[in-house]
Amino acid sequence: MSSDKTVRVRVAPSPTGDPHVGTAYVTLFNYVFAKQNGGKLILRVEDTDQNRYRKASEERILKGLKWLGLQCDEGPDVGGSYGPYRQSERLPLYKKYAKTLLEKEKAYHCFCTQERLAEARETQKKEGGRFGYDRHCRYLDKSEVEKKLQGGISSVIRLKMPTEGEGSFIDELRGPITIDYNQLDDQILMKSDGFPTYHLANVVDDHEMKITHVIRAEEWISSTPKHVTLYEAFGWEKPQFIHLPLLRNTDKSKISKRKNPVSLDFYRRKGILPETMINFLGLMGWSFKAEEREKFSLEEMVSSFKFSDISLGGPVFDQKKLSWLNQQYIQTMPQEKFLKHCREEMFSESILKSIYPLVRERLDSFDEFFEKFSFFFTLDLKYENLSLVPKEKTASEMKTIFLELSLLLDEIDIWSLATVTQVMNSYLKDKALKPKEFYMPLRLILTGRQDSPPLLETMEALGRDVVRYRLQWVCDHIFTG
RNA sequence: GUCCCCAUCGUCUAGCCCGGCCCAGGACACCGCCUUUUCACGGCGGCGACGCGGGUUCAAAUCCCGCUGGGGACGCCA
Repeated sequence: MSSDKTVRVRVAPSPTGDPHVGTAYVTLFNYVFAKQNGGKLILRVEDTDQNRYRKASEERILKGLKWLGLQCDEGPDVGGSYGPYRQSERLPLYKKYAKTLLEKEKAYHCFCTQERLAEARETQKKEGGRFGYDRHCRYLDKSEVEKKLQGGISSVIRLKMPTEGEGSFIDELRGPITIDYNQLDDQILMKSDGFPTYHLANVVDDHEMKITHVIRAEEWISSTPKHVTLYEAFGWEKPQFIHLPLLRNTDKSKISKRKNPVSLDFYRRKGILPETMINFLGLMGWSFKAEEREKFSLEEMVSSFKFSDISLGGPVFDQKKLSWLNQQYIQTMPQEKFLKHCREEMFSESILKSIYPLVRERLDSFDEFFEKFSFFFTLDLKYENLSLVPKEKTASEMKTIFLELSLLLDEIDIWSLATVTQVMNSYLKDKALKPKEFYMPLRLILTGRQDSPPLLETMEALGRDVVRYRLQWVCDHIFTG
């Protein structure tokens, strides 16, 4: 790859939930490539979806990447000369460029309602063939468009894609990729709420931030021709495109929280060391060929990394191998580091403080501490002698209940006693569940015992990841059949 | 459904670009043995893959084509 200009790469997470292992994975490869080339890694927050936006998410993502040692050179927390680094703070820029496209007649206003589009999609689905916008508004005449705009009819701005021929680009790992334009529809660039879509914001920002290499996940391949069309519409130089394979669940589907823990917070709580996680992610699709070993550091990866050494099959994220690798790191941990980890991660101030009010009233002496409260520290509980299914319910009913609950808890933005309580109460009311057949099983699931501190406070202290993990585990292993 | 991407042990992968050194190497998991007062670690061994079919070639895991399989995309999500 030519190096006539400074390498600038970026990672662009969307603050909609957990700090995701997939984000860490893509960040790792961006980081390694940047470091190796004396380039810069930019972190850009893609918060253009008002519905999915979660306030607490950005901070958790930043914290997660920092935990892994993937420090960015520019970003919302560290600043930089190409800011702001949150797309929600760059709205005027997107408006300006959308206007440019309108003026160049590369884009147009579309007044179609979401209902009409949904109907059209439905029809297309029945008839088979491709799904896509029928370009109804593309051929509206100017006076009509003007009239509708004056009338304040809600509209979006769409990109005029070529209607025939094919679009292609070079993927640095796969070679040329060509897609027929009849497969691509006129992408929405500006939504009716005035926010840009990914496609516009992404291209504008990559250009403005002088990004040289777009290193992102494979799921973006099919929309890359749209991005290329945008670059060309603006007359901008295109970056190089590199699409990384997608991390997979055991069943080979794209990794997802329903089938696999994906939160960095979860793995941290589980006691996976950051260097283990980095090493493990580095093993996904890449291998350390300099020497024949699987254990290597971030620095070692930086020094011998080559994109051409990436294999393109989608790697399954295997918990067992992760654990084994972690063991390798623990075995060789210097005493100092070991103690530090116990102090700061296992018995951290924050965990101890959160359980203090719950345990202090229930302790005759400190030697009972682990016997009574181990569930605050262990991840996997034993349910052998507990009956989790009350008499009046079946296992599959319980499964439905707790899966639904898990989903609701997942929606909580800021995890606190108040928010958890609110979700729990409204769910109980919604489903008209008797507290007896709901709270006791939940208590058993979350603590592994019948005597525990108050449930809601316990949930708050356990944290979202642990609660969700236990619910999921029980649904998968006990509420079966 | 349409398009795109991918294809070596159950899993992560080496080998593939530049065909022969590969009846395919390593690691996880699993099984057995050894070590050991226990458990773990460790050591040794076992199980286990080039998806299928056609070409090209003296020779194919490696190159070409087709099929099959898996995945992704097709949103006023990213």
